This record gives sequence, C-alpha cells and structure tokens, in this order.
Amino acid sequence: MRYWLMKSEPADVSIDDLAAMPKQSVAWYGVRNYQARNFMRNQMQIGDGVFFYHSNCKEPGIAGIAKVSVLAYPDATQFDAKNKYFDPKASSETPRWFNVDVQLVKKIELISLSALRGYPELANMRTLQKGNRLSITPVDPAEWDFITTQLVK
DNA sequence: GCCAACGTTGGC
DNA sequence: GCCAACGTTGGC
Repeated sequence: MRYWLMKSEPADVSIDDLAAMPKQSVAWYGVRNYQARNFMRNQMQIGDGVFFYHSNCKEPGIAGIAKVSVLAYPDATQFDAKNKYFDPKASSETPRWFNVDVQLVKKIELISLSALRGYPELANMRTLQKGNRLSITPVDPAEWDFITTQLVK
C-alpha cells in the first residue's frame, strides 16, 4: 500500500467534478511525463491512497482524498487524433501512455498549499520542493498520516 | 500574464 | 552523447 499526490487542474477535473462522475471515479488521462507514467504503470496498486490536489488555480491545495480503483491501462486519449493529448508516436500495439482510475473517498475542506508549507512535519514533502512540477508524486506514510489525522476536516 | 524551473527534441 | 532551443508547468 502506497500513497500519492495527484495534481488536477480544477478547470479540467475538479473535486466536485469527480464527485459527480459515475461511481465517483475518473480515468487519470493526459499524463505525458515518463516519471509520472511510471508511477502509475509500475507502482500503483488498487486501494493506494491519493491526495487529490488542485493545481494551476486560484487556491492550490489538497481538495480531497481518493484511492486507486483500477490498475494502469493504456490512456485512450493518445490514440484519438482530435484529442489534445493525441500522440502520433503511440499505437495500440505499442502504447506509450497509461493511466489508472481514481475514485473519490471524500471531499475535504481545502488544505491550501501555503498551509501545507507551514508544517515542519511536511518540510520534505515532494510536492513542496522548489522547482517540483511533477503531476504525480509519492507521499511518505508519515506525511500521509500527519495530513489525514491532523489536517483533514 | 509573468517567469523560473524543468523536460523534451533534434541537429551535430 | 551533448546541449541549445523550445515547450510546459504551475505558483504568484
């Protein structure tokens, strides 16, 4: 069992959008970074914990708790020439990009990025490091415990 | 909208 | 295999 932080732009898929989806579940399509892909494809297991993070928006931060509900499979958007995530170098025989499905556990009161930065317990958290842009990062169990037991409301 | 930081591409 | 140029991310 591992823990992850996954960034989504709320203008694209917000926590409320996730809550409104069938089964409150969504395919994590559109990841086009190899490190992030590898996390999904090689490491994520069903039931892994996920912090659903709102990025590139007015109030960035952790907006909800989710979990991995379906193991990685080829991302459908890479094959669709009309999709903005289309990848001409990918084919169904040799897919490049994979995604898991993520299911909502619960929406929480937003834990803002600036609040997260205020806790020494989270000083080493991957997402908070300078220059980090990775949309999927592992979360240490200790960080997960601290956030879920101390900060989640 | 700006821009620092980072990842990818492609010529050599 | 190097690295300049370019594109993207994402906080502010």
